[in-house]
Amino acid sequence: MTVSRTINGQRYVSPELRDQVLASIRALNYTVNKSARNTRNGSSAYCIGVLYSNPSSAYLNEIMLGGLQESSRTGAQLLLETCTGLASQKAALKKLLAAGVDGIILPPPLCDSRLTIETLKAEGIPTLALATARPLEDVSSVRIDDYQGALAMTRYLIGLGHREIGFVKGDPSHTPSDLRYVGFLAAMRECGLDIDPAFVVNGLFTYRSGLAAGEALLKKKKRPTAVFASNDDMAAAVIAVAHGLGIKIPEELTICGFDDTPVATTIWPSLTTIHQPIVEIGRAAVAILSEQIERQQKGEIPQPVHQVMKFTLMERGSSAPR
Amino acid sequence: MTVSRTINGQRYVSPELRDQVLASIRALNYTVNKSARNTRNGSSAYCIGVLYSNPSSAYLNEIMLGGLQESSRTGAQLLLETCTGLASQKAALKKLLAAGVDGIILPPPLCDSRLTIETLKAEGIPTLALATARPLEDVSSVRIDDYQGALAMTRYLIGLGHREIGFVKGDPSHTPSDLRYVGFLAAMRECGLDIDPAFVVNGLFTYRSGLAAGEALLKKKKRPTAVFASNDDMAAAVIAVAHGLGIKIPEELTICGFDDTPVATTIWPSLTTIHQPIVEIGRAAVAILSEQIERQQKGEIPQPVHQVMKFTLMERGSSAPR
DNA sequence: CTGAAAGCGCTTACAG
DNA sequence: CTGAAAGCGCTTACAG
Repeated sequence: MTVSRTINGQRYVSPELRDQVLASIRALNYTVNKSARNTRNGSSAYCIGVLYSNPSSAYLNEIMLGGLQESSRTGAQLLLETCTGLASQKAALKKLLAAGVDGIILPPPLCDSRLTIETLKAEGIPTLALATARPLEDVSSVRIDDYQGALAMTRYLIGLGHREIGFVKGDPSHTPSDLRYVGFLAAMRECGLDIDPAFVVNGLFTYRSGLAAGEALLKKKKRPTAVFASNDDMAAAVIAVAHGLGIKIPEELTICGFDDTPVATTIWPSLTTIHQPIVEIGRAAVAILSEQIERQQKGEIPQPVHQVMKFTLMERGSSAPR
Repeated sequence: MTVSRTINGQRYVSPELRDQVLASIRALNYTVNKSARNTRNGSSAYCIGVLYSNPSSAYLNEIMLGGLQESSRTGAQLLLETCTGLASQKAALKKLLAAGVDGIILPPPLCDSRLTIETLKAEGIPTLALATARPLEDVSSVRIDDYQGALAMTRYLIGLGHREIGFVKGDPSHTPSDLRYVGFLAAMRECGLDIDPAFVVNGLFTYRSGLAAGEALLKKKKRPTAVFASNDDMAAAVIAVAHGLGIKIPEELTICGFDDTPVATTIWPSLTTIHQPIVEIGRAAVAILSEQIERQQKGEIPQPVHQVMKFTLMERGSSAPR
């Protein structure tokens, strides 16, 4: 009793007793048993699974950072499971369910996996899709507005005086790719600018695909004065190609990306890009799921939550007036 | 009772009763209260803090990945705290202690912070230093042998026929920098090769410092046929400089790094480098600390553990015979 | 200011 | 095969 009061810093413990307790705590190497404390406080420890299929992505790492910040606040356990193909996806899901996760976060591209989502729905497990461009009505999501992001970036480039703007598309199987392209088109159209079909090239979100795209855009006689790549890895590759061709950045060519992953500030010049608050997105994901799990444990039926986070245009060294 | 047996899959529950229980579980959305279970099972939930000062590093992210894998196995909570200067370092430490962490992991460069380690020792909190090149006798550590790594890489380059080998040093305030340099020197000496002082340049482990180093090495009339940079970020920068100068890699110049961070496989050509099993290092760190915490909670005095992990030389596209 | 008693949700002998 | 009882380490009224 008195020990409890001492530890929790409550009033009504005489200084003498308090010191005695503190001394004993030291002597015995005593630490509070947090499980027991939680039991009494009625907060059941729960576990949130993260099922991902893109292990090398800096994106996931930042998500985990934010998720951890939040989960250590609420006391949730985070459980990571990785998968590659469809078969391993099923296996990974089964493993998470067997481990008794109470909720699941799906980072891209699994956020758009019909199969996974249906399985989870059947199990009655609260699910949250991350960075999907096509949020489902009944599955919670946290994302930014990719369309608005691309719109803002393109307007910025036009504002700098650029007219011939190249665009590198993203992986067509990822839902945001499309939105980013459409945002680009919309901004060009609203300013009455033509789009040279040769200035729009395909990419797959990888550095490698960015190299090919960069060469397709820059090795021609007529080349754009600015290139907007759908993500940072591809933008970094375009910069590398430009370096190789002796094109000065940003003096002779403006290049910008999307996402603001670590590579954006690693390379030189640093990349003008759309900053996604990825750490905050991870934090929000865990926070939303935590609440839903608590709801569900009380017997309520949690309502899906859709949160759209704010992006920021980061103006850095890779862009300049035409 | 019967519910408990059903959930834990023990024998001696009649099929009828079992189905009834399962049905009720579904109907009521029942989930086991893990805190209560832990209480009964005697396993106190504990919490491991990670105090870091290098937020953008891919290194930390991989450490966390491994740490999470292990902690979700043992049920430990991971708590992240970041700091920048000395003042915020003290504040962050205080915050972790106030949160009641039972053990602390110190990634580089904090792994060599005398102040932090002394504070933790005074508090009697098990501590583990990550990737320090100067492990203290009485503080647990997990690391690779940087000296052997640099030795292996340099021998590999010499084996390829290179004789004029450039070296980019790392941040002198990080303890592994020195060891990597010494390993390089040792391999050169054992093969009877001279080291041109102009071929050894300073760096700070940053991409930016790698650019300067690359220019210092490659813009001269007489340049090395291979460059060994003390980490991947700097090696990537040297590759960028080479691209800019129109030097073909690996045909005209071999470049290699150290660490095998994500950038090594992002860039093109991909980087020959020393692979640190960072995820496994994170896992080992949490495992070791977990055991020490359990020991301590039983009243025993945990002995420090020092684990040296194996590195691997990853041969990729950036290196070739002279 | 202090401490005996009850109860959090679970599991593990124990007795039927 | 089933269930009543005790106890894990904590905290919160409750009575002194």
